[in-house]
Parts: sequence; structure tokens; C-alpha cells
Amino acid sequence: MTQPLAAASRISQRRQAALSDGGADYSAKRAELIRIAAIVFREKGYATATLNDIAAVFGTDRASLYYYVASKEELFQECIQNILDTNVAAAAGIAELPVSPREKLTQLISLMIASQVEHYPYMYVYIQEDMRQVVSQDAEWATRMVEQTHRLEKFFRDAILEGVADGSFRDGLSATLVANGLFGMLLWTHRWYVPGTKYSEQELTATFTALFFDGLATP
Amino acid sequence: MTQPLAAASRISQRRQAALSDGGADYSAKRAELIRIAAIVFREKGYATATLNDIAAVFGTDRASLYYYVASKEELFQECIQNILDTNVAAAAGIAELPVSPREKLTQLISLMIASQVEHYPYMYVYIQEDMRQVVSQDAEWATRMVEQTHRLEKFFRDAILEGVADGSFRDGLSATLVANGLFGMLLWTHRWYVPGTKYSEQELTATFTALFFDGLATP
DNA sequence: ACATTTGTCAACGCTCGAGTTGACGGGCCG
DNA sequence: CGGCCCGTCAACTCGAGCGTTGACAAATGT
Repeated sequence: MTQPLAAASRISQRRQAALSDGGADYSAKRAELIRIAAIVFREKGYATATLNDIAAVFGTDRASLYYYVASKEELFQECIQNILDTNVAAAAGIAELPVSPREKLTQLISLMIASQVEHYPYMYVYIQEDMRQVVSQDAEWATRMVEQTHRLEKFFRDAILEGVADGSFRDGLSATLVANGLFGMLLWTHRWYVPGTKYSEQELTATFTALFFDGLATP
Repeated sequence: MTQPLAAASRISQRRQAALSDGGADYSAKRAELIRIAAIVFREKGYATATLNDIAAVFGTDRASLYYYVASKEELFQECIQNILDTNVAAAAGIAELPVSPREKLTQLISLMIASQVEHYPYMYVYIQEDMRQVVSQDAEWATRMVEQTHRLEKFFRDAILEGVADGSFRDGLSATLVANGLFGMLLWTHRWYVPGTKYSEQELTATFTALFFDGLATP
């Protein structure tokens, strides 16, 4: 993420020093900055948000940000990476559980909703922004993030295929299309659902699982 | 859309002249420019795309664009407005049909998919970009577009409520949540589905209707 | 008491991209 | 032929925003 080489500028040297002997205070403040960046990115969009905006909320000058972070891009990467990796790991855990495909999918659905509720601005930014457009350098990073997303999708697809194989899910529908449909249902929430308003996490999960497994038509 | 007042610059005067006596050649070339803008916006995102990028594809100089269009923003608005208004009108037509709620929703689903296939770059841009972030002036326009989207959603929600009322759809799920779920399924396609590759429009429509009405579980 | 580190910020450089100007070639019409 | 519009573009202004510098006060350590 942070290149160890090419420590060009003065602050970048001081930043790397502070980073490497990782004081608790420093780390905490850096984390706080990233938290705030996520909020601002969510509100204005990565491209539209300026470091000035972020610094203002952070309560300091734009120049000071560089004491914690090398660039606007790094700020973005820090917002995405943790939460995405965490989700993939959690999904992998669910995929390995010795439970029915239906139960697996239920847990995966629950995971995605919970993640959006718990890590609201982060997940919003992750879902909304296009990695490859935002990150100009370090295209390798963008590729890795896209791969992570594909991995996430695959857990859904695999669970579906499993269910088709054991007869608990209907045959004849493309597992990829079904998985993408479900994924859309889950991720699109970022556009209309603000955690803590009107609907509860449980309501969302319950509605989406009911809809996905059994459909809207009366039985 | 184009302000009749404040005809400041030289080209803007010539543009408005050309616009008002609307020659066929001029209109055609302007439409072509908008078509190309949509393609570039889709590829790079509104913020990242430059007028240079667009001009290059258009095969002319950046300065020449202003003969057809007042600003980058106007280019964006032209991309969105037509297709959105068209969709709302089409959905309104479907909503008034004397058919079952299920049939209505089927047609609405089909409409959204068809629209994305037929007007690919336009719909992509419409779905991906956030009106309120892109349009800085003319917030009134952004508001109108957001309202149009709400109107679109309402046709889905109303059809669902109708079906719940007449017993063809299950009770106990929030119509709003269900509608949003379906909407997500339909709109998220823009992220993974490129028309003309791998899956046909019919396959998408069939899979999504099957999934939405009857669910994935075996009956 | 003195040196060093820590966090900060005014000020600057620099690039990039939007919008404007003024003019020029080429076609069209009198 | 001579005037005129049409589409174009080289060249400019201008503002925004990122990244850097160098220095300064306060805290911290010796």
C-alpha cells in the first residue's frame, strides 16, 4: 500500500517514521482521519470531495493531512481495503460451514446487510465508486480489489450451485444470473437505505431472504 | 435546460442561433456528440472524463464542442434526461394497462432490462452517476430527475401493493423494501452486464421474473 | 536548561481542465 | 465575383486542487 521506496518529500519521511514506530496516538488519529474521509467521500463522491473538505471536518489544515497519509488515493484505498478483505474472509468462513445451502445463503445475505449497517460510509464508498477510475497509479491494487469482489460473488454462486445439486434450489436458472440478481438486491441498498432510519437491519434481511428464496407470489 | 438568458460568450450566441433555427444537419451532429459523450462518460465516469476525451472521439477539437453545447454539465443532462423521461412515460403506460399486477410487474421488469440493453451507455450513466453531485448549477434539474426516479419506483411499488390487495402476492413484506430489492436486482446489472455478450435480454428478463415471483427454492 | 520530536500551517509550485476569444478556410447565395 | 455563414481550432485566461516546503510553537525527553 505505502511504497517503502521513493520517500521523496520531507513530510513523507516524517510520516513514514511515525508510521513505522507506530505510536498508539498517531495510529488512532490516522484511523480517525480515514473514518472522516469515508464520510466525506460518501457525501460528495471521491472525485468531487476535496482534501480541503476532509481537512475541515478533521479540524485541521489540508497540509496536515500529509502527515498521516501520502495522497488522496491512499485515503481512498484505506477506506476500501479493510472492509472488503474482512467481508471476503467472513464469507469464506460461512462457505465452509457444514450447513445447508439455504442456510449458507441466508448467512451470506445477513453478512452483507450487517456489513453495510455497521460500516456504513465505508461500504457505501466501496459499492459506489469504481476502483479502476479512482486509482490511477497502483492499478495492481485496483485489480486485487476487483478480484476480491469476484471472490465474494463466487461464494454466493457456489452456494446456489450446491443447492441446485442437492435439489433444494430449482434447476434451470443460471447460477451466475441469480447470484448477480441477489447481489444487486443487496448492494443497491446503499442508494436508498440509511442505517438507523425507518427500517431495521433485521427487517431488510428477513424481507430479502423471504423474497429471494420463496418469491413474491402467493404459494 | 439551456438558459435563454445570459447568452454571454460569442460561441454561445452562435450556438443558440444554430439551435433556434434548428437545421437538420446541426441537430444530427449535436445528437451524435451527445451519443459519444455518453459512451465516454460510461467508460471513464463523469468526473474523470474530460472534454478532450470526448472531442477526440468526436473527431474534433475541444473548443468546437461549445458550438454544440454550453458546458460539460449540459452534455451530461442531455445524456440523462431523454432516456429517463422516456422510461417514466413507458412505465406510466404499463401501470394503466388493465392487466394483472403480476403481468404489470413482468412488463416493468422487461422494460427496465430492455432499456438498459437498447440505450446502454445512457442508462449506465444514469444509474451510476449521482445527479446531485454532477450537477452543481441547476440543482432544480437534479431534483426533477430524482423525482422522476422516485416516480419510476412508485410504479413498481404500486403494482406490488395492488397484487397484495388482490391476493396474488404474499402479504407481510414491506412493499417498499420489495420494490427496492427488485429495483436493485434490475439496476445493478449495469455493473456486470454488457449487452450483446454472453446473456440475452430475454434470459435476463426470464431469470429475474422467475426469481422475483417464485423464488429460488424448489416448490 | 536544552535538544528533539510532534503536530501544525502559511505560502508556494504546478498541473490540468473548463470556458473564451478571434480568426481562418471553405462552401453557399446574391 | 464578393459577401456571408458555418464549422473549426490555436491560443489564451482562469480557477481549482494536489502535493511540497520550511518554519514555528508546544510537548516531551535528557
